[in-house]
Amino acid sequence: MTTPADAELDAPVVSKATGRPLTKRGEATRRRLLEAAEQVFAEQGYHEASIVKITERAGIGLGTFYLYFDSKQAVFEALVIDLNKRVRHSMSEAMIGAASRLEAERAGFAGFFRFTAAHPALYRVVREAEFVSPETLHLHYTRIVEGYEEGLRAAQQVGDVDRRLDPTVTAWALMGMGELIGMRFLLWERDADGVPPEELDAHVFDAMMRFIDNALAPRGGMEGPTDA
Amino acid sequence: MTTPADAELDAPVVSKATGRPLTKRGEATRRRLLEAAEQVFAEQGYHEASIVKITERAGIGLGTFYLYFDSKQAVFEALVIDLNKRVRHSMSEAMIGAASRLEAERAGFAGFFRFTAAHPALYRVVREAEFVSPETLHLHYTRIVEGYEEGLRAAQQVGDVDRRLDPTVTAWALMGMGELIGMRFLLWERDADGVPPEELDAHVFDAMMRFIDNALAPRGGMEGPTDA
Amino acid sequence: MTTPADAELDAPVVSKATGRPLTKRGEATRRRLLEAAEQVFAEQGYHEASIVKITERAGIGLGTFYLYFDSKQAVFEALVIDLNKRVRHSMSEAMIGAASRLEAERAGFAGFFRFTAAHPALYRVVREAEFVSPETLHLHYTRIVEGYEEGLRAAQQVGDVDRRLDPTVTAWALMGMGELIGMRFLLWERDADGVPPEELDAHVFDAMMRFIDNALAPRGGMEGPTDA
Amino acid sequence: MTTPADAELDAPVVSKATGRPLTKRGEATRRRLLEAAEQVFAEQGYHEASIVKITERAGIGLGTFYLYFDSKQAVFEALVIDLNKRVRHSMSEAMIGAASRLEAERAGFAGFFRFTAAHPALYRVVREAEFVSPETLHLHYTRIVEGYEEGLRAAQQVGDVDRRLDPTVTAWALMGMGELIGMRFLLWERDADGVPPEELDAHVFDAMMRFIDNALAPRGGMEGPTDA
DNA sequence: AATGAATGAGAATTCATTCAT
DNA sequence: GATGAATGAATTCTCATTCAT
Repeated sequence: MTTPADAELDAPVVSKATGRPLTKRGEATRRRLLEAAEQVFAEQGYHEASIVKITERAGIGLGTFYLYFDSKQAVFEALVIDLNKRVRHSMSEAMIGAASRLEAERAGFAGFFRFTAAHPALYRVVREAEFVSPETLHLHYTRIVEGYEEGLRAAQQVGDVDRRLDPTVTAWALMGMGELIGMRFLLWERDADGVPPEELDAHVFDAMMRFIDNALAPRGGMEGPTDA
Repeated sequence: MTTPADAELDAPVVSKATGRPLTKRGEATRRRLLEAAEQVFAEQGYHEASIVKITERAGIGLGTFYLYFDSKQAVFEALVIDLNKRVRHSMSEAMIGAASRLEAERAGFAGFFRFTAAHPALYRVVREAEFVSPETLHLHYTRIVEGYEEGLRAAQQVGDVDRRLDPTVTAWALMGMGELIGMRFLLWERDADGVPPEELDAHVFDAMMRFIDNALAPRGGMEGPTDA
Repeated sequence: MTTPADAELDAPVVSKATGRPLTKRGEATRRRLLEAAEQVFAEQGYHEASIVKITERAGIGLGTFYLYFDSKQAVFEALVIDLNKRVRHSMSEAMIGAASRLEAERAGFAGFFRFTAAHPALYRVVREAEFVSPETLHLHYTRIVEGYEEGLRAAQQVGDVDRRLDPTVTAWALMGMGELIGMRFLLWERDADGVPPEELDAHVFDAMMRFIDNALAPRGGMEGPTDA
Repeated sequence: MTTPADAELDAPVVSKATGRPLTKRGEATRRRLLEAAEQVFAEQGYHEASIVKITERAGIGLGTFYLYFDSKQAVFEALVIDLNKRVRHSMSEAMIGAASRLEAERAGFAGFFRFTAAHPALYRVVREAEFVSPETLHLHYTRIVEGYEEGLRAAQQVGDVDRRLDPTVTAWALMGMGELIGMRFLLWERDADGVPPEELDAHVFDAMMRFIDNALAPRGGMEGPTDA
């Protein structure tokens, strides 16, 4: 799972008012706003959130917000982009040093769930993008899927993954599984005291992995030469 | 896939103003409102939609709305419940007369996608429930999953499905797959002229089915006694 | 001075929400808003005025405003149109029964000044239209000028007004005179106690009329057959 | 038409920060700001204009603005004063070497229109002063009128202008005419392609001049002793 | 002298909901 | 049962002005 070039993403953020670079102080303010937005969106959702709530949380004047973002939707999008980077980072971190490609997929998934478990509300933010900024969600999913696909294709090459599977469709399928399992067993799960779990229940994780193993593993004998 | 008892769901709707039953005329008005809500929510999403838009579309006075629903959120929930029934109906219809349990799963999925393809925007409405009325979405998913689980369990009994799989986790995984595949290849897909597809691309459907078959099919010999 | 057909102007005002006619209650509310707007715009000017100030003055809920007008600019325009009707009415009233055309012009002017004197602040509203809604001001002036022109032309026919004058240019010139004289000697004038005059100072009016008489009166002998 | 003493106007501008004179560099900055303000106010009007737009246009830091002007209104006033000087200059230039006083009036008017035609938007700025800074507009008009009055009085002395006319009222009347003719035939006029005229249409100018000639010219015989 | 980040009062506008008819 | 006029809390966004650097 390789992350695509994020060249343009990492371009230095520029000031809306003046020409460009954004001073050190500006940089800090922007980050505080983004962090406040992260919390507020996560806690209250996009529509319940408001610019005032965000700036108050950031301990910053209301007007200042508009020095760094064009609109509520704009911060939201910036936030999703930011989360996307972090999720993918969490995933690739987890995959480092995996023995086999299959092993790597497994680790990648674990990374994904680890992130979701650590920031359950955040992950809700990402899904809300479907209704706030579909293009941004598209981007988010696409970037993750690209990494998956590549990994799957490589694993198929070396015979670690059933060659008859379509890497793209499979990647989306895996993604969907991860999302719903995460929603059901992380976001919705509460123990007797109403406390949410800190990580995905081991049994659930194993069960899911068995499912995935089944799905991806090369089917005995009949393949290899079979499919193009 | 059996639908659970919808007893309370099918109780006769009662008038908010007077005592109970809701006259024939009232029944009609309510239905028109629900249909209008369906269209408006589908086209504009929950937050863009407004009560006036709904009553206008229904050709009904604004105030009348509150004779049938307590709030905007209330119609939304009623709508989701309604859709839930229809999706499940579409699925069980499709499964009637399936030769094997595996065959039935396949058919059920096809039914699900058929519905999503036929009402892509509607299906978006369902997902939006996550942010408007989480409990309702919970209900929606749970009901569908229950059907799945039951089917999976039965198939495991007769050896049609790998006995080592956890039926609940598997059901949620399948559901997630269906959702994301639907989103990606039905909602987002456009041909050269920007026209959305009328049904899921056959290749994609087959690819997904191969994935599912792999995942569910009993693994040669080693199971049976193994698990449980 | 004939007023042009105001047919479309007097069409019944329609409700923005529902189809059309505007109920009796609605009609009353709209009128109260327009009157409040008149006062507020007159006292504070367009930019100092605010919708809240207007609705408060009207003793009406803020939201109600938007049931009758699309925006602040919209009331302003409606108000100018309204004032236009009233000024022209004041002018034509004054002209009724004038002996000669020249006499009529004189009376028309008197009517104009009478209105301006009675509503000095209002007349400021009209001029502010130049910066708020130029097209509306255009309309306002054009309608008044049309009346003038017609009168001048008729007076030229019967030899009451110098035939060499261009009626259009003359009408605009007269209008400009009236405006600035009104501004200087009605709006700006204050007595020792800072009280504005209730009507145009007689001397000023006479002086202006002598100027106008000079300008319009047929020049001895050399004309008549000369022109046209 | 003599310009009144502009003594206080031409006093050296002083720095707000330090003691007084304003360095050469400061002088330049101030001038750039004033020029930028001229453009921005002319293009967008007072309320649409903003300090940032002005400083950007001037290529100067936002904060710097307040080193030279106390407020938005202050620049506006400074600008109107500046324009006043230029208009009067344009007028007196035009009048140099006029044969008779009547001839001079004509030339003065031509100068006024020449200026308005050359800077139509600017002239709109002057009129907007009525709503932004009435006293400044008062000053502007008064200064121009003073010049007129003086000229008229002198012309009356030598019998070039009807002695029965009140010079003050006449001066305001002429001013009003000029304004509205300018607005109508310079600011509003567009040719087929929407291009505004570069100067007042000759026919319109002549028509207006005939009107003025009529108004000012001594009435045969009956005057002189008549009035006063 | 110059700068631009920060501020917050204030403005327009929307819309779910109520209630008198 | 049906209606639609009225409401005001709440939201987003603008911009003149200040002040630390």
